[in-house]
Amino acid sequence: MRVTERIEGLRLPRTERRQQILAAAAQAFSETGFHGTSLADVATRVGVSQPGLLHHYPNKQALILAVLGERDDEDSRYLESTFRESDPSVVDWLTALCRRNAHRPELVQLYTVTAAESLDPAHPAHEFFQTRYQRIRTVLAQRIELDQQKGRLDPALDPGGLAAELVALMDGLQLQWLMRPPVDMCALLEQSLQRLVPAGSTTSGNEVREDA
Amino acid sequence: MRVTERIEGLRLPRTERRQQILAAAAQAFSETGFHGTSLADVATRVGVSQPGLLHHYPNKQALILAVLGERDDEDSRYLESTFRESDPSVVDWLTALCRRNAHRPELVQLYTVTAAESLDPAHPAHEFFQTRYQRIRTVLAQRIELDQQKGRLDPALDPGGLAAELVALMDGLQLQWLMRPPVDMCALLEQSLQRLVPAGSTTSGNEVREDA
DNA sequence: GTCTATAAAATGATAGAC
DNA sequence: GTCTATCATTTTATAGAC
Repeated sequence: MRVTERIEGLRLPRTERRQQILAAAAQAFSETGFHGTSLADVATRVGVSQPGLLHHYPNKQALILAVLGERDDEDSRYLESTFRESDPSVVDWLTALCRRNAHRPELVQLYTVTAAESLDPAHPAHEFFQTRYQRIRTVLAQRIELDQQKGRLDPALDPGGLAAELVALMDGLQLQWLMRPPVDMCALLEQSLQRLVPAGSTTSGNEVREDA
Repeated sequence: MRVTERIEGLRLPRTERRQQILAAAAQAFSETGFHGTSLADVATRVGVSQPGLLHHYPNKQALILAVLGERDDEDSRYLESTFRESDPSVVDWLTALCRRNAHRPELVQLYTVTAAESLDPAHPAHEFFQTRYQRIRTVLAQRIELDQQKGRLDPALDPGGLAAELVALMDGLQLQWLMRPPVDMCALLEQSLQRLVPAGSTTSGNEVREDA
């Protein structure tokens, strides 16, 4: 019986090994953050030596930036695809996003922990998160404005302010959802979102499908 | 001209030195978190040797727990005093809390960074934050219920859920407030809170005074 | 592409003098 | 209460063999 074992020194194709490394690093960084994670820690998870790891990513900073960048790309692709197939309201869209996140605790924790750490200007992901939050707020504010024009959201609300507020709410709920006992992140978000919908308006009929 | 200089080896009373250490440690931990902060780092800020630091707190874990505990006590005293002197509505109370926090970016960052880090079960403050969040939600839920009985808050809202939601909102706004460019944390919170107040109800007339 | 060996620095903590 | 000296580890990173 042949078994695929983790053999020391096994030579793997470049891209495959790099994928392994990104996965292991995402795990490690999500648990202990940038400072709390050692390269040896990541290397062990992959089943490779520490210099073997550094062959693929020249240093720790490059590694975490690669992890964050890759997850970001993945998310961007997802968001783009949901936009293309239908025209979800902000409520439906954020609801879908939350449900998706509810299946990815490791990813959520990676962002929660790293975003907080990155407040330090010397943190390798400092600029990454500053840019990321600006971008997210801008995109969300635009979607809010569109919804207001379509009567799906109260037009009295300030789009920019509401965007920041909704991002804040999701971030904060994620933190409490990751704790023991966990709060019901998605239920709470949806309740909050419902309060923003004008009395007459019902859901858009364009709910975003879940494709976990 | 006599100048109070930082003299090496200067002997200070126990409590005074310990206060210095807690202040320096709070600064350091807020900037770089638990893992990213070294004892030598803290010791230098205090102007003491690293073993000198360890004389007052036996290890790094004891140090961060002391920092968090002290700040918590300070906050508890503040909250208690605002309760005693008046009977603020939840809206007024959270508004006051936010304005107070707006004057304490370092304290806010300490909690933002450490709470996220503490998601790791091996983190020294893991239990601390689990307990803290449960406690905060419970207290807030009780205040919400009281406000509902007094007609200050929509009675249709679920107190427990709203408590978690408001804590999440404040946490998330704090994170974005600590970033560049900062969001206007208090303005956004107050807008959000206003949407919870029944149409007829005005402010309680018991606004919490600011005593920065 | 992966390893062993190793360097160079940082870190948490202890022992003992003053 | 504070320091110097010191230790044992850990950590990031490099050099060079296979």
